[in-house]
Amino acid sequence: MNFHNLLINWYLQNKRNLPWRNTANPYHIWLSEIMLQQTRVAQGMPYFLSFTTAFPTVFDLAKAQEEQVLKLWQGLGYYSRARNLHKTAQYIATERNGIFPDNYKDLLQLKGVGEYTAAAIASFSYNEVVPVVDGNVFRVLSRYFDIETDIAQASAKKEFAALAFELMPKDNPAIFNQAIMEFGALQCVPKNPDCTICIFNDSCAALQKKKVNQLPVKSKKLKVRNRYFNYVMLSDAEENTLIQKRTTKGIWHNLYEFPLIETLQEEDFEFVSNAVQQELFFTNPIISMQACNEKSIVHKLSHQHLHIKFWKLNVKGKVENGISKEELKRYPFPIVIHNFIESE
DNA sequence: AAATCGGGGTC
DNA sequence: GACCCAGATTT
Repeated sequence: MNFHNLLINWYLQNKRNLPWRNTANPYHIWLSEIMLQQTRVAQGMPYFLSFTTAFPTVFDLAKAQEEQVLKLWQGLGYYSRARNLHKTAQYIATERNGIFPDNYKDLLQLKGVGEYTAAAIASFSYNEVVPVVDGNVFRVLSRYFDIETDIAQASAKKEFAALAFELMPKDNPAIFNQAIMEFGALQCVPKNPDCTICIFNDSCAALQKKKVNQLPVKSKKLKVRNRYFNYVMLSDAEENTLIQKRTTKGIWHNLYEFPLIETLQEEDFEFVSNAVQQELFFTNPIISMQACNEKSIVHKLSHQHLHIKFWKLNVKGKVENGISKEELKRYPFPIVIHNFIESE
């Protein structure tokens, strides 16, 4: 049997039952694909369900406030996806009468939709013959054909797309795209795949050459930067506190946080206490300050390690523009701050 | 081409 | 600790 027939037969016997696989609705397909970018199926699943419940159609999503969208996205990461999702929903709803583009080229114009996502929607919703190239596809094809191309290079995507296109059955691109990704996710996994039970174990080039664990080749190694955050949680007699929206470029754009003192290294009570008075300009007189966590919480992002301390600042009077503990729960926060609030 | 953007799972 | 996940966008 040829490659695609073997692969598709395997898929039909091993596929997971995922909610976005029981539909060709481009709204649902689009939503799932944005959520699954660099995100595991298990992590994205509850978010897909809550979004489709909260926003049954693209019009419902378009009507929502960005803050509500970010709140539902809270914890999923890469928040530009949520902001782009919302903008694109508004564009589809108002400029296109709710109708999604129906081909790869036009889908590619949407904010947040790149080559992978355009191919996924075009094939799953409209049966366009266009291959998806994601991390799974790189891995499966680089191993099966023993391709040592560095997948971090921009040109690699074209090379693998051309190969995948040749392998696709032109009368059913959707199932092939689903199958190759599922095969990568379940069988041809990154580390120590069980090749003894693989349907391709008599034809996989990497297996024959004992190179399975060396492929795919990926060069980039990212540098991690350390940052030191001191979050100051104001609290008046009624336990009202103050939060602000992050409008700076960089991480967590448009999410909320407590007033922040960022330092070049981990600082002690004395330093932070002085910085609070000199930098934050709170109008209420300070009664006391204490550290909420003795040791910094190390929150690891892909390219930053955040060393976070929370400081509680009790003040006299009533905090202007303060919000209650109940109101706090309605705002979108980075998950590390959300977890802190929940633990208080 | 390289850096940036999250959070969590796995070995 | 290193690497990866149904990648896209900015620099």
